Amino acid sequence: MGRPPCCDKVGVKKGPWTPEEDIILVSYIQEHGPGNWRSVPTNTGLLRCSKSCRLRWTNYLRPGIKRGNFSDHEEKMIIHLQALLGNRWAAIASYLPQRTDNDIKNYWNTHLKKKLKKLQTGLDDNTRDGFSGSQQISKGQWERRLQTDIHMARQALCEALSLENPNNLSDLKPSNGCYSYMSTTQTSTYASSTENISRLLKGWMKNSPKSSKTTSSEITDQNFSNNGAQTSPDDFEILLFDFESPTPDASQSVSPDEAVNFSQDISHFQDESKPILGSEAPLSLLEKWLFDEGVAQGQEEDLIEASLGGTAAELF
DNA sequence: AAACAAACCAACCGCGTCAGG
DNA sequence: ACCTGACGCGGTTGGTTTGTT
Repeated sequence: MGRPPCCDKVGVKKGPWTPEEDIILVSYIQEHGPGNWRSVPTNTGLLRCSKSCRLRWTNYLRPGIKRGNFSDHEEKMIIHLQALLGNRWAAIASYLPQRTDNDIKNYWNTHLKKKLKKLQTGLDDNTRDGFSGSQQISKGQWERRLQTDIHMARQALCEALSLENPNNLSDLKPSNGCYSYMSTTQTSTYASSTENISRLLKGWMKNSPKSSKTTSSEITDQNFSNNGAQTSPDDFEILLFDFESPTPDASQSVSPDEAVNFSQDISHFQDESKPILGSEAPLSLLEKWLFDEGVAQGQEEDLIEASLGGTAAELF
């Protein structure tokens, strides 16, 4: 007995979203807030299934999304977090609030994998003549990562259990992809952000000579391109992101949820956390790369602090 | 200029989890 | 305790764009 589809296949539209659909969805969410996706198609008249609506919103329409080029910092952050967390894209995305898990996943699969493969190839060339060296590195890496994970988990549990700062955890991490829209501090921002989207969409509708055929990604492009419309990406970010911080706080620690995950990672260390390309040795090269470049940028130290829970100093 | 290949990314699918009845 | 529905996540697909021959 298979699981029934989330919606009737009959009459459900698939494929790229049109600007009109985006507008409908955005205006609905503006009014009712994200959530209760099941009712969205019914209430909006969209011929989409609830999943599709949610995905469209979380991956594309929601305010606070940064699209396009990943910065060097983001790239390193992803690599490091992937090494720590494995392919848990949602968890990784929670450290990069401006990026969606889908975006990060795509970027990993299309760019970073190759990059790391290259790095590994380089490493293989360097270590071709001796196995014992890499074995030593491997053991050291493993122990260090294990200690790091244990420390992070412990730290997170301590923070979770100490009720000194009850707001901390929810502030640190967008809860389950909900991005704290409903939090007291961000309600107004959410509303105005959605208004911005609506405004941009309306602007596009006005300017576009061929609205019916244009894909929704073109919307963004046209609205965001300097020649096409009123708003540049930066402008858009200014409009939308008055709440956001550029990077996760260096003092950020993990949530209890993450702590549990880390504990699990410890017990399933070899297979669960899926270290880069299945071996420890590339990580050392990778870390070297990350750390070396980090020296040049203070930000990278934040990254290391953030992802290693500030234990790097102890460990080295 | 055309054909083909590679890269990219939005969207879909199916499974796992969890809350409510 | 069990069942069901809703949601979230990760893997995968397929259409589009870009680059190469």
